[in-house]
Amino acid sequence: MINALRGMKDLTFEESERFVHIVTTAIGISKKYGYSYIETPILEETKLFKRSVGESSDIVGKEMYQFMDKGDNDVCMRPEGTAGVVRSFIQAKLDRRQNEKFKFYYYGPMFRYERPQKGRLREFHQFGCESFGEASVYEDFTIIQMIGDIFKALGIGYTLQINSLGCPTCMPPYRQKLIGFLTECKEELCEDCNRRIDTNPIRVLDCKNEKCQSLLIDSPKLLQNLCNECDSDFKKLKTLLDKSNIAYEVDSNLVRGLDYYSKTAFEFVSNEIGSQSAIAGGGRYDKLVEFLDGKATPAVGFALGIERIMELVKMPKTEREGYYLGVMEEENIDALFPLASKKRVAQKVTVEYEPKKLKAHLKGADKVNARYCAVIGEDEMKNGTIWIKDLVEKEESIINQSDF
RNA sequence: GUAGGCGUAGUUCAGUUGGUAGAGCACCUGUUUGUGGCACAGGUUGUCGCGGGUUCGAGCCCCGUCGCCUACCCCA
Repeated sequence: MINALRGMKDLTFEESERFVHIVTTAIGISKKYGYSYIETPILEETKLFKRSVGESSDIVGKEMYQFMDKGDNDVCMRPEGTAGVVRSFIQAKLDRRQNEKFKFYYYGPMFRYERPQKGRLREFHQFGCESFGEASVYEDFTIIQMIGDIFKALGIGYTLQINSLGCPTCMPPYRQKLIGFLTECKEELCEDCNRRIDTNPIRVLDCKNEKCQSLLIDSPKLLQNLCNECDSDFKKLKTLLDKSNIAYEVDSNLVRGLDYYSKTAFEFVSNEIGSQSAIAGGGRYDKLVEFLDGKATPAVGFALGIERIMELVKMPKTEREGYYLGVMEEENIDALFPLASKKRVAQKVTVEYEPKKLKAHLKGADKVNARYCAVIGEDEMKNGTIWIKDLVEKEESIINQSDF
């Protein structure tokens, strides 16, 4: 027997229905916010992710499905969605159309070569949005509001955490300050953090080691070192969230795993799904378009993890629907097909090809969750009629086949 | 990559100091020759993950291996 690869899952029955429900709900709401669909390839040049996500990140460092194709190109299965969308945005020269705004939504599979666990797969699915050309913090707010709308429509509870990561004006000086602080208490920090001081010092902030966290209490805080613009944008964001009654927590240690974020960073978290608790994450990435050789274009975006959300979504239980058609004598089967196609114009129809006793047909109708069981037996065939039973109301009738 | 837990019927699981494997659910048949869900009666279902070792004898003990799950790391 051949099984699916490690960390890759098949979805069927009510699971696949929940999956589709989440996607269609998210699509419906993002369309109301002015987003249109973008489809980009799953396979991209490896360079794209190295430059956008960042070589220091674990995603690029050790989690990529990377290989050489038959034409000797260094390619990679996308580990996240933003890089491809930005690449496409630049390739279509939309970056030259300054003053225009572009809003795209996407969904599809992402791949990371990690050890699977609860809420973490090697192939997983994200729904995401990217908004280009809007530098205003109002857009950051609007995107957060939109995610709130999506979760509300899905009936999901969450905690919203926000932070500001600063910009090229205020981040580098802060980074130096932090490195200085960390170097002083280097001896007491954990092994990982010592490595991080060189590779990605900001990541030390969200180290889970308790000793590191206790040392960090006295560390310089980015929120106290923001430049005027970043500081006023962050204050504005908080005011906007307050005014629209969106609850949030400021988490000064919230660091996004991808290098391209600046200013607003946010994460939606659930405490009901195990240790991988982020159900959506995003933020502003004003420098990424430029960094991938486009004309400077401000942008904000987010992605939500569909599999993680699936555990939180409850579907209404499916009601009986449509018709089940069967015959009791072998020679009458052909009579069912014209009736079936007529009904299928508006209804779900299941046709049983084996002749069966009435009892077996009723059971069959139960099994496919049909509302009506319609059977042609000896008498019905003779009279040109069909026997129908409403399985919910338990009422039965015999009508002419021409009236079916 | 590291650590822990688990692999027995389609499924969920039980299996005593080592003595040739069991239950619920599901499925099929019947009670009812044209009336479903409910009830009752009967029935089908196994490479005990795989390979080796110990033993008269292994689902059980030992070694190896593969797979799944959870956690670390990291992230959606």
